[in-house]
Amino acid sequence: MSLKNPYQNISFENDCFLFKNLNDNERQKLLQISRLKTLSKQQYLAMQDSPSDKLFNIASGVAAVEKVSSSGRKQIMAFLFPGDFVGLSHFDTYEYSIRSLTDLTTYEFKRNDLTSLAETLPTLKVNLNEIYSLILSLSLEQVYLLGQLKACERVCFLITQLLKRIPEANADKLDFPMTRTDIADYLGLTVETVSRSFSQLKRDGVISTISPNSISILQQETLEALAAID
Amino acid sequence: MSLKNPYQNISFENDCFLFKNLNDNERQKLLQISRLKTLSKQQYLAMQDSPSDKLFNIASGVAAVEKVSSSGRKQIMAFLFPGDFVGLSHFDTYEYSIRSLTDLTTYEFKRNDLTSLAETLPTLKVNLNEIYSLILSLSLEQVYLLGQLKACERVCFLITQLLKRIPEANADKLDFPMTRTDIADYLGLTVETVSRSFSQLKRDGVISTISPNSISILQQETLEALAAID
DNA sequence: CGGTCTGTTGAAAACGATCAATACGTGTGG
DNA sequence: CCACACGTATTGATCGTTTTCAACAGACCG
Repeated sequence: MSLKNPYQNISFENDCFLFKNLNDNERQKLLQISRLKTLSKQQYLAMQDSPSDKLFNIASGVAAVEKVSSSGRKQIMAFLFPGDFVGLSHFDTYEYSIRSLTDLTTYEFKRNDLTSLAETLPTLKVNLNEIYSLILSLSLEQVYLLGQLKACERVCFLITQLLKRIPEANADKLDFPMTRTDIADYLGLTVETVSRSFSQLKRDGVISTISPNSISILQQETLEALAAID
Repeated sequence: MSLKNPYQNISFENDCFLFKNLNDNERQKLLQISRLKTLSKQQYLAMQDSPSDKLFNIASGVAAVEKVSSSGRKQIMAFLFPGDFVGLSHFDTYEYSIRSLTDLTTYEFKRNDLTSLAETLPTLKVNLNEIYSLILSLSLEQVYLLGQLKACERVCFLITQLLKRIPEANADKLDFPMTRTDIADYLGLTVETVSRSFSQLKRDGVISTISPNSISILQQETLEALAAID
């Protein structure tokens, strides 16, 4: 009963919010109403405006929560990493699409199943509330990021975020699971500005590039100072 | 048991999320653990980093949820209007300050009182969850606003928001309860840019000004097209 | 080998920020 | 009642950043 997560070296259910503090019996029940789903990259788990009957808990890989407006502008609201939970909402259609950026495995729950089970498992209910609180807190960080930080600072913020959230990332080697376009759509910038920010950070000796999608962090303190949001 | 809200013409408890679908008995219980608090303008209901032991439900007036970073930059995360609930969080200190922009009355709850009561009143629990969902949804709108809209569009978005949320506002007369600085801190702009956006909207005949803090909306469709976020 | 996708770089333009000056409204005291 | 000061809003000129448009480079794939 301890599925090894291919994306990290720890047993998944022990390390993610949804399963937190559940005993073996409770975990069993939760797993029973879930379905392990596998997707290749660039596929949609959920589509904006379609019925929001399912919720997902990322097991491995990275996904993006995104919104495309009628004017064609796209904003990525969040990146999702292993352990992240998504789909909580009281609306009957998804407000945002969820797209896999890498190959992805995820636990899928039917909304009704999960809410019913939460009624009988108080700890699960607590977990769901904490997840809500956490998501809100992250989205308010995003508000500050977009309202106050300059282009280069935003890129630094993303790098520190990835460093924390991608299991096998470290200062010596950080692989970006998303394209420059995705980064731009997340940070409210253009691809060119993102690219220029990377170049500037390289020029300043804060990072160095192994390949376009893989960097080393040379001055972590500088990076974190630039990314500071409090 | 129907307090008249000085800021609007409806009985408050009938029209706000926290009290929704509660019967008279349940309302009584909720009111019993609440304290009606009155503040003059520019006072703090809650301070960033202080213990987050209280929650508030705005009865009348307008407030701002704001964050000041160590670098001195200020971001207003949200404006709060009558009926709005604030303070939900699983952190033990407030992540943001709450400041009254006008004279304000608010129901104050001790966190423990409210969570205990919610255990015995399922409807209240549902309401709290819906409030969470709503706040998250608004904060994601804010992410899109800051990530994708131009200065003038942001101002239009704020105007349509105020039109919806301020009870006595209408297209003929909309009074701004906040200063240009507050607007700028909310929209991630400077005072000057906000002011120029207003001037431009005036020049284009979309709005006209009664006084600096009071406008008429002449072309609501144009305004809403500019503010469109979906 | 050529095509496509992704990322980088350059030059020009647009946008918003900054700095500085001016107007306006309100309240106070002469 | 007027003069003045203070806080707030507007406007202008200039500067800096980001966007836009365009060219090019590298990786991957048929």
